[in-house]
Amino acid sequence: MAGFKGQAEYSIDSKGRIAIPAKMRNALNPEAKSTFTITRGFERCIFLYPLDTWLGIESEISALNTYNRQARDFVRSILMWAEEMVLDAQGRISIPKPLAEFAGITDKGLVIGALDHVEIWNPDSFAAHMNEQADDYETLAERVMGL
Amino acid sequence: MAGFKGQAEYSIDSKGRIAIPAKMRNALNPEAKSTFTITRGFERCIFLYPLDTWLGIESEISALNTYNRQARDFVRSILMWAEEMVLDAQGRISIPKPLAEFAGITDKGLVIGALDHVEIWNPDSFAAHMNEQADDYETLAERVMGL
DNA sequence: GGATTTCTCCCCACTTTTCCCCACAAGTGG
DNA sequence: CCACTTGTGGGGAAAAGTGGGGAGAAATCC
Repeated sequence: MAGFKGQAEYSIDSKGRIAIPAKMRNALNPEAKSTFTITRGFERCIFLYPLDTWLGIESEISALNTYNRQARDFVRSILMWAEEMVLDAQGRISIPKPLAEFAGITDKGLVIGALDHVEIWNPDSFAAHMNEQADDYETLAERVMGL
Repeated sequence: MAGFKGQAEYSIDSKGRIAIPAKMRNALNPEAKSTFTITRGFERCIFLYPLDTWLGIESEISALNTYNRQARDFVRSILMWAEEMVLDAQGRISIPKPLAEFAGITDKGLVIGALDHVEIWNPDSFAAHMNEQADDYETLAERVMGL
């Protein structure tokens, strides 16, 4: 099963909706029933997990030891932002206000595929984030993929 | 199975399409179903992986630990440019706009076979890249291939 | 508690892009 | 020399992205 790939800069309409690229919609497993769980991501962006993938994450989370304070805080941090959203007939989802604020998203959103999930960024934040990254692509590839 | 070889300078039409040389199309494994995954390469060029080869890369990527920030950034850097493209009836693929911009490709493309993948360069960039390379062919060979 | 306002979501309409298809010219091989 | 493949170009139907109206639910305010 091919994962999510690609990028697209789409506009957010006055109702806070953003289109999900057709290529990514088509990569959705039928079991996901056009549903994404939207939550905060790492770095200042939003994560979208297909429903079927999300269920796996939920069971990982529920396996955590809740007698550990750090685990509790982690669970709170993920779940307080999470929301199940179904694509509308035009293939869009509406971004919950708290998440839009968190990611600093107003009128433009950069949608990128990241294999098991989709990310939505404020285009400017994303450019800034990539600039902060000290190593260039070639170095990163060598380090991460090993040699 | 024979790998990709050879070079060809082809034109990009007004719709951003470029032909893949017949020799390389014939080198495609039937399993690839005439499909390439197109993504950014190292240096300023575009990589084309046959679908079957790409799936192997994708599973390597998915094995990375995404709780590590460098790994996350690497996954973003490679996948945001990636796109699955099927050859049209004329044996062409259309180059996604972001990639064309990245590689500085406008009206001409230099297509090079590189064993497990195909590369597309702006012909001028490629010439410049080869000039930057201080060592000549013989020296390079000695260093890379050992003794 | 009821009326008003706000918000959410479903639906329809318009514009742009994508991609499928056909056509032609140049090159290749028998 | 002719048939066939290969590279190049473009028209047109279908899909994708964008915007907004309006019914119903939820929240708010008197």
